[in-house]
Amino acid sequence: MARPRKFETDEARANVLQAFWRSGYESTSLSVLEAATGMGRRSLYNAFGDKHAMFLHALADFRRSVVEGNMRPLKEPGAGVAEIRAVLDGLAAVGATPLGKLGCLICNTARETIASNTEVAREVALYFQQIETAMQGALDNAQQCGELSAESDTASLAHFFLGCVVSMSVLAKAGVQPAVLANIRDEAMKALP
Amino acid sequence: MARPRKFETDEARANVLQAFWRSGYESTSLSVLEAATGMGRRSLYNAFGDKHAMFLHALADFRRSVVEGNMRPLKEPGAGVAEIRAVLDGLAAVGATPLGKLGCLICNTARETIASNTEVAREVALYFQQIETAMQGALDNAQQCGELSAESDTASLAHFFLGCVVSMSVLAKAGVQPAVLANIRDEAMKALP
DNA sequence: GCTGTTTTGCACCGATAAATGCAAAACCTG
DNA sequence: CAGGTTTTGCATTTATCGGTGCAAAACAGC
Repeated sequence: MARPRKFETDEARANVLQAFWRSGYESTSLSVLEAATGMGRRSLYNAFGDKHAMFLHALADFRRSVVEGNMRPLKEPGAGVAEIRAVLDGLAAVGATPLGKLGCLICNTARETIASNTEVAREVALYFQQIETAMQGALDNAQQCGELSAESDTASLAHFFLGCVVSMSVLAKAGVQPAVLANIRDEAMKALP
Repeated sequence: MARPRKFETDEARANVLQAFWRSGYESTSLSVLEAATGMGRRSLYNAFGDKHAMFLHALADFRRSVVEGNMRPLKEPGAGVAEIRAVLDGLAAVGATPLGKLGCLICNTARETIASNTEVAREVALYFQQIETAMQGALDNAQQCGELSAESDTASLAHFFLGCVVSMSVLAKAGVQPAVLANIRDEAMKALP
């Protein structure tokens, strides 16, 4: 009935994500996106709308990937102190990999001019909120199981561990030695008595 | 002997810093710098060289301002746990101000393409190193005074508090509620037994 | 007031950005 | 193989970027 597409939408989205992850919104030109996807400019606009829409897709995909991937232990039934440690462990490990050295797309975006865009800001806020919520779930759980004293302020601790997640990704992107991330993980866990 | 300048160099540097702080390297065009300084483009190039040189000046000015300003308590003789707390206190407070919501120029720069430039990378690394060193100085001091147990790893703790500084600036830029920064400060201090 | 020197203002350059117009290409249905 | 429909490739448009050439402007010394 019509000319067939040369690309897979999911694969294209993944490639768009990688390109934005590598260089951010402003520094990723349409030419770069063409090269990253193997698609022509016209097909990209056809499939996504415009550059802004492509970026929003990338942000959402990245958020889902982190929340459902890296943060997964926190959502397991009975998650507690060990799972928080496991998450920080994973982040310290990934921070030493080539992909981890790109940092966190959302944290990087929060430092870009585009962050003042309403939809982008909503995506950034949603990311932080989902991580915070996941952390607090595990902390509440730990408190109920007696792993954590009843006096602990789990909301405050959730903010703190969100901060740890953020700092590890930012410092990984800045190129610090992997041991620094491990140190942050170890000292952060001392906040849980 | 010659036509007199219309601007003060120090004032111009401060305005250039503010402009880059607000939008980063790539998003700050020469037109923006003209508006921020009130100088003509030609005078900017005359005074600084090129955009890259302007940015390096801004980075160095910002670093000095933070290290000699916000981190000053750490360098006082006899600095210890109270001074670390005072620094985090100051950062939590400044994070609620309009200027603080711009985040940290160096942390913002670390995600830009320009961060791969040798001189920029050196400035970024120097910033983190100076904060880390100041933190470790206070921690070593605290250990000698008995505020901190002899088993504590002050180098590891210095990395941890560097992470706290970073996360507070990034989250401030992301627009979180001021209480989040206060929570990070409070929980982080629990790592010091 | 003239000369010499530096600063300034403005126009301009080549490069590159995001986005679009349009027609050829490539398929399925009949 | 012809008709209809979507995708693709290419050229183009408009805007902005960093940087520069050049001459007028604005002073100090004589």
